[in-house]
Amino acid sequence: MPELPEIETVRRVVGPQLLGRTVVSVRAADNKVLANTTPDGLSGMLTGRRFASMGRRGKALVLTDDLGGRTVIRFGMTGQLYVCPRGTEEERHTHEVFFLDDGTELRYVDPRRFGRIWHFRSGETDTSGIEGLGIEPDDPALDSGYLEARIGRRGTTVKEALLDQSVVAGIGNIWSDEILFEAGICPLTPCRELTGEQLERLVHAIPEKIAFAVESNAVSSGDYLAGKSRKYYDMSPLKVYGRSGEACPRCGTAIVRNTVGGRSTCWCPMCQTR
DNA sequence: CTCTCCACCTGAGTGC
DNA sequence: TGCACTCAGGTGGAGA
Repeated sequence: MPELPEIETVRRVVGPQLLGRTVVSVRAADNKVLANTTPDGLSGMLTGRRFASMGRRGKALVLTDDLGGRTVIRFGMTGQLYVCPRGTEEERHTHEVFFLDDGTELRYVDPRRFGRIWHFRSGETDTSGIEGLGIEPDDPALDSGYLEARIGRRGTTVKEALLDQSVVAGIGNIWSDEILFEAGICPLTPCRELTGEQLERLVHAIPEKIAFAVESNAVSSGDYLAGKSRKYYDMSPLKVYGRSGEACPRCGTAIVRNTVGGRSTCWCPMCQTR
């Protein structure tokens, strides 16, 4: 379920708890969560290793260890990664546990098991888990020319283009709706009908809303990051997502909801035009 | 190649 | 209380 802001928050909060820590042992499950390795393989690769860095690419976390091995984690809809003291009561669907040298544990929990974990040895050039991703929302290369080139001839809706990870990486269903509201664009608009001005508004709304999401989420998800909550979101910063029937914060018109590209989509029929 | 559908999973919420 | 049903923040493969 997490979009880029939640993953970035995990990186900022869990990263410092993990860096410099050495893995004492691993308890891994054999249940499809591991994408390219086995429980024994993962354990063998990480036991004795010290975590050296935690990066993020789109919605994926990339953990690097002291030998240059990489662990890539993609969270799907319900993945959770957190550090807790050893012996903390374990919740259901805890699939991977990394016991650390300071008496804490790094746990991966994922009820729906849509998430995946990859492990690559140092030097392996396989980029599974992050291949094909487009630029980051805060990349200076994100301008109207880039968007025009990547989506300008598509007949699909702008909503679907925002969800396409090969265009801009990290935008999910919630923040695509919020970005489109900010930009004043109807989610049903075919990409090829977007005006230069609309593309320009997207170029500004994408990094602005994602940065806002990172900041607002960073202060609201403490329980989630401690494994105490499944609620990723404080809904209050959201202007249209999940608010069908409520008044548009800008003009008061009732927010509408429909399925676009197979995903639940909310927008203001007055403020967001084609 | 594009587009729609659907499978992958479990849990929470709703209505009867 | 229980049961049936719908929906959920992601991804990728099948088939039209």
